[in-house]
Amino acid sequence: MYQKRKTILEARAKVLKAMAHPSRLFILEELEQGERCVCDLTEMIGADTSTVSKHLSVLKQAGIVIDDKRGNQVFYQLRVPCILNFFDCVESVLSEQARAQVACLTPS
Amino acid sequence: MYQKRKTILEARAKVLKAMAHPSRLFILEELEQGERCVCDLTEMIGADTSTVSKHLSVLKQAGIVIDDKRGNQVFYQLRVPCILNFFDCVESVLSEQARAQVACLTPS
DNA sequence: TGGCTATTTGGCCATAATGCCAAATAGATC
DNA sequence: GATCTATTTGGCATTATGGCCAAATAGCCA
Repeated sequence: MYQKRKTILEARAKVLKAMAHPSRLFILEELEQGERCVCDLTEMIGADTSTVSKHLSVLKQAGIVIDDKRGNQVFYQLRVPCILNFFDCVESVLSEQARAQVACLTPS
Repeated sequence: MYQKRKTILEARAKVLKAMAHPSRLFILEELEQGERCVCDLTEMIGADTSTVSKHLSVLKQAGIVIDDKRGNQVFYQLRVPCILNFFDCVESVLSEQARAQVACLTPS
């Protein structure tokens, strides 16, 4: 059963894994506003340029962003704009957690 | 800038990371149909029971599933049903990839 | 209690991810 | 060509992940 679906699930997992890092999520949110160059993102994130470049490469490999070299800068943009809708559900996971925590602390 | 959002993004990343594995995605899809015991999932996935148990524990820690012990079995179910809608977008990432690949192979 | 089943936990190993520094590459400008 | 800036790549140390086996735990039933 699992074997039949495995290939598809592996592909999905790869996309999720690529997104599953705070800096990369930040990049995605930022790109939602429009394209950004590596230098801008690097400054905002406050990590080494090479680190940010590698994060971008992870997103690119996963097919989530595309890059465009202009002059000596590289601009990245979202390839799939919906990517951020995604988070309505993640948020609901988080608020569930919060609710449960409150319920746990409140004497009934 | 990033620092302000970092806590939230870390929380989101944690949820995504928990989902980012083919066996765990399979579990989520399966649980979408209804609750399942560890033994069922283990058989479907075809890995060691301990491995599946650990995957379930990852999902539980992330707040995505909850467990319910009945007799000597443990049943898991989705805590946040929307979790699967999630994939409309992941699919669009994947089909983008496919499209690009075709475009790349097709002489224009 | 003893034995059986279901599940979790600990240990271990192999592999992958993260982040920095340093070096390489590429474009612009003089 | 020399140099400056922007970016990527390689190397390395540290830490996390995934998987199995074996042992521990928990519930059932005789």
